[in-house]
Amino acid sequence: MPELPEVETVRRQLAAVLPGRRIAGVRVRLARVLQNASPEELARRTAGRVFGPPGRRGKYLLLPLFRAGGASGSGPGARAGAEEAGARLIVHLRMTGRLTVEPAGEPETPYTRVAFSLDDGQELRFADVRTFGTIHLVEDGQEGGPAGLAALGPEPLADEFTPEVLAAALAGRRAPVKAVLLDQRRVAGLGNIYADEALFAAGIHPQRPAGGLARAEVERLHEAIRTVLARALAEGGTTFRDYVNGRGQPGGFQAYLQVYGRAGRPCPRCGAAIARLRVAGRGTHVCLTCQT
DNA sequence: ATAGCGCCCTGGTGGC
DNA sequence: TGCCACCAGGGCGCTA
Repeated sequence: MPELPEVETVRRQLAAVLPGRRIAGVRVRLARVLQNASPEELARRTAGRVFGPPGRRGKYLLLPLFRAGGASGSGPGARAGAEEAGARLIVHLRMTGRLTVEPAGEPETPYTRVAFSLDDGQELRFADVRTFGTIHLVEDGQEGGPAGLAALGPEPLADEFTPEVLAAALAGRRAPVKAVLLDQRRVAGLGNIYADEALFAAGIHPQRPAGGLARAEVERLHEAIRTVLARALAEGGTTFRDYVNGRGQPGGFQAYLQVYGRAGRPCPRCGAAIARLRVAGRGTHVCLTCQT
C-alpha cells in the first residue's frame, strides 16, 4: 500500500526520467480512473505538453505539464522557469496503483488503466488491480483537484512538523490516536503500515484517545513517525503485497517491520505475541506489553 | 465540528 | 479439487 515513503520513492524515480518528456499520445483503458475528465478531454488537453519536475504532497503525486510553446530554441531545460499556462496531473495510487516508466515495447500488465506515450519511445503507465487509484487533470489556477489534497495536514518529514504541531493535531480529540494519525488532514502521508509501526516505536497503544497522550508520549510519537518514515524511505518503501516503485521493483522495508503483518509472531522487543485488533476500521497490529 | 461506518473493487486465502 | 465467503484499506460521503 503506497504511503509517503513509497510515493516519494516513485516521485524521485519519475524525477529522473520525466522532466522534458513530451506527451505524444494517451491510451485510456478504464475511463473511471479519470476523476474530472473524459478520455477524449485528457488526450486533447495533454497532447504535446511537456512534463516538469514531479512533486508530492502526502500520498498525492503531482506531475506538472507545460505547454510546448512554439518558441524557438526551447528545449527541455528551458522549461524550468516557463511562464506559459500549465497544468498538472494529480495521481493517487490508493492500495494497488503503480506508476512506472517503461519502454513502449515492454509488455504491460493487464491492469494497465492509463498510459501516456512519451517522445523518447517510453510510456508512463498507470496500472491498478483494484481500480481505487485516481487521476485528476487540473489547469493552473482552476478548481477540480481532489478535495483531500487541499485539506492535507503538514508533511511529517518537513521542518514544519514539530512536536508542537503534532500535539495540536491530537489535542482535545477522543478518537483513537491511530485514527488521528490516519486522518490526512492532521498529518499527511501516514497509512496503515506506518501508523502501526510508529505507534509501536513510540510504545503507545493505538486505541488510546488522542487527546489523552502525555507530552512525553507526543514527543516520542513525533520522533517515531519521523524515524520510521525516514528509514522506510531509505529502503525504498515497503512491499507487503503489491507495491513496486517507478521502475517496477519492490521496496526493502518489509524486512524491518516490527508489528505490521506479524500477528501471532513474537514482539521483537519483548517476545510476547503480537496482537491483531481492529481500530478505526483497519487491521491493527500491536504488542500489548510494549504499547500502553 | 467530530467520530464512526459503509462503500468502492478484485485477487488471494482459507475453510469445508 | 472445487467452491465460496471473506479479507485487504484510502478517501469520501453519509449519519448522528
